Amino acid sequence: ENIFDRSRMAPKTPIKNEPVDLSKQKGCTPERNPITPVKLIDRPQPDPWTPTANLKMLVSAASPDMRDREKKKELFRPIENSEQNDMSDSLQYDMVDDSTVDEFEKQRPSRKQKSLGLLCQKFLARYPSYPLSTEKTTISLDEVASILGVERRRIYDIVNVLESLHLVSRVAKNQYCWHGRHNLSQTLQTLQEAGELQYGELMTFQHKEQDLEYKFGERKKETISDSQDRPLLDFSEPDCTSASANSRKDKSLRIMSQKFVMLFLVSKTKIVTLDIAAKILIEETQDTVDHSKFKTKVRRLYDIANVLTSLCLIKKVHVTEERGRKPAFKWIGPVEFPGKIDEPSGHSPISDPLPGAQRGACAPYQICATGKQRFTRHASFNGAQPCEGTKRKVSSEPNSPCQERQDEYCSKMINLATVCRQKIEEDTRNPSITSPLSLLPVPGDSDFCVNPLPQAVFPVVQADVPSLLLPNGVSSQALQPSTPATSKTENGKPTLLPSQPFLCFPSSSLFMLCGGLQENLLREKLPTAGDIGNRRAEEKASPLGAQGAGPPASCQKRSSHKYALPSAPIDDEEPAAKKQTVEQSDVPLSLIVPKKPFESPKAESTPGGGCASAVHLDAFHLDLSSPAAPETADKKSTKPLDSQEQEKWSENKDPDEPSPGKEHVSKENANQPFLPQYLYVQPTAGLSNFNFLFSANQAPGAIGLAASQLPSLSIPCVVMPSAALASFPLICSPTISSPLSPVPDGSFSAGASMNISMSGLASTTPVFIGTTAIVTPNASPSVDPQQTVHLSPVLARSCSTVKLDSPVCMGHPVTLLKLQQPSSTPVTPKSIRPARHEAFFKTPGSLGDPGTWKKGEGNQTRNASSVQRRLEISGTSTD
DNA sequence: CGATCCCGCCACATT
DNA sequence: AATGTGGCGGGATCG
Repeated sequence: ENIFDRSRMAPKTPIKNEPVDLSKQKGCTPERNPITPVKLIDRPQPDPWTPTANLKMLVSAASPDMRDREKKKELFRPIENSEQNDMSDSLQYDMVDDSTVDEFEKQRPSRKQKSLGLLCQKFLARYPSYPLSTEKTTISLDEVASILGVERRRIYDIVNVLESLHLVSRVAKNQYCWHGRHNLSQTLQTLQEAGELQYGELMTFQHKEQDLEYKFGERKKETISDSQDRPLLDFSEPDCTSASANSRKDKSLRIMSQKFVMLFLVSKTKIVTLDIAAKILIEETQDTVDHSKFKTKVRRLYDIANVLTSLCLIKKVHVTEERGRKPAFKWIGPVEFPGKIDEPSGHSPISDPLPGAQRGACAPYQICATGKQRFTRHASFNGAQPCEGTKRKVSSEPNSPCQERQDEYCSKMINLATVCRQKIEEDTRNPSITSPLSLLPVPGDSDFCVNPLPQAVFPVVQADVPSLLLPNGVSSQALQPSTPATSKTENGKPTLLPSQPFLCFPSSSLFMLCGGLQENLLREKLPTAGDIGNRRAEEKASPLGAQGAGPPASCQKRSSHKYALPSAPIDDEEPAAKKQTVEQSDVPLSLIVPKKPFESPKAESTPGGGCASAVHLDAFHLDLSSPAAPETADKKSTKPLDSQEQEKWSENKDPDEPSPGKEHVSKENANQPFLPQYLYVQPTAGLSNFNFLFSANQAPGAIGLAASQLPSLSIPCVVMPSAALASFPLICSPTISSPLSPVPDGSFSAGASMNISMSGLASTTPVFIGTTAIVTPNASPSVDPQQTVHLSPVLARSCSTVKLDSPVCMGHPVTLLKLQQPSSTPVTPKSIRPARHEAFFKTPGSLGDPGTWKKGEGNQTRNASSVQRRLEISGTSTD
């Protein structure tokens, strides 16, 4: 065994990024116990070992003693590699020459490589986030431990945390059952509720002032005492199975994990510092925390945090307080839960999928796309990054979760596809019910899997999935077009004719978005001109405004009140927030501001808080159907719940039930007329060079499940250089053109349009605009970043999730993405998750330097991200 | 030097 | 008794 492992480990790949120094590091570590020799961590490396490596292996295998000896020797050496150690030294001298050494050195597993977080990612990568219900995956701890090359003990750490979130459950000794994230939102909801009971009060105080701690401490006592009961809700609720048995105090890790999560869920800022958490978590018992106990608790929290980070539920941040900077973690997972969320649309998707977390979460970027998988993928990949916003570049780092997840991603996609397919079928049967999500990638698509972009993001898709799964009202809502995007462009209305697929805006500055239209094509109703006009306006608005849009607005409120948005809501209470300086990322995405602010009152109104999510959805779906959203109104407006209601909703709703939401949705869909799918935007000042086409129809969200049916991609927007356009009379056919089949979603054959755009742009710069707008940086240097802003539904969501404070929506929100691969790639807007965005944004480069952005060299990835960043920045910074 | 957190000893539980 | 679990904290690394 050892050998085997070793081989893997050792040789190859250097770890790349890590700047480890060989010289110092390793030397120190003595080989400790002979016992566990194996620890290798595997890295993904294809590469085999070098010849020498083989030798070494053999040697080591042959005589452990030698190994040890050698290790010792090595210690002396300036350079060392753990791996080498493993290997025999004999080689070292001879074989290993410098070059070799280097390699080895590289290999040397740095501590990071052995981190629990990384291990957890590997672990998670082995299982689909959303396994098909049919398949039951059992996990053998021994097996996993050996596969991952770690001691079983470590696996327990991971599994215990996963179990606390019900991602897995223990079925027998050494056997766990993988459930995936299907129930995650529910679990989180439960935890949130429990948390509110236990810690709600505390949180209220949170942030207030330094006092916090005290308060916490105090409160803690009080509160805790009650609730403290160890058996948190959680276990009991869902599956108690294992729980029942818990006689032992153990499981503390699980309990701690749940409590820790609860703290995030009840925290307004969604940021919890380690020390506070440790204090709160130290059992109710005395607060007198002795230092050692505290220290131990913190240690455990790190373990938990690592796992949660891998799940993309939290990310590390630092809170700066008077005293200084304190380590803290920010919740980036779903905030609202389907059941609860009133908001139909937005939340559910978001929450469920989680942040996609994996993907989803991670893939905040996503923006775009409507339709096609490929496209989607790319988009997502490009932008997205995994959870952590760490700066790492995905591509470069092997470690990055994203990458690792790709596989996972693929599998997920497949699963999703399967699910979708089923869903679709169902939908097909009942056209009336078409779900927004209807378009999903087909399982068959290999595409997803195939080209993993370096940055993998999780796509929207996943998010979708959940939705699909839970076609509840919520999800449906999301889908709905409700957007009444009201805001109009300044210019006026676009001139659109009903029949026309595109709209032209004379002047510029518009941008827009696309909504997805989706399905619903069923009806042949076409919108009346008037409607259309309205619609258009709405559409426009929607992107940005999406948030602004009426329904959304309402939503926002709710959400907002519920969540504290960073910016807005918070202010009341918390100065603290300020204190905590989270990275911008938190703030995330501000959408940008357009130069011209549209004035959608609504938009403004919506701070962008939680509502955003809702908005997005709306945006996606353009509501072709109803102008302002009458229908939407239906749902949304009908429920103009204000804050209070939302709670109800949440409580009441079960994710499972389809009920109301669906109906509404269906209705809406039905109602919706077809609208032209694209909007043509003339170049504005900023973007003088490009023309944008947006497809009205496509709903970003909608991905094409249909895929099977329709291969076409739905692209929400296409941007072309003016020049390009010149040659072409105009563009593309709208998807509409093919309202085909049942699948009507907006997907159209993008191909044509896409191609065109491509031509114009030249392969190098083809840009697609997804829901998210993409901007090509280079294209117009002159343009302000702000101008370029784009909103993507995703963003919006993210915003909601994240909290946008920004006025965001207002501006032109278009984001442009470049596609590397021009070919038609569909974009799926929906996939995006709110939560992720943040991470997403950050990750990519959030840090990004302006320079980079500007450059826009072309990396699609880069660009996209850069753009977003801009947005982010602008938004953030703005204030 | 403080923040992280790997490592694995060892106690307790289960088989 | 052997093996499974997992609390726990020393001390190595990281930043």
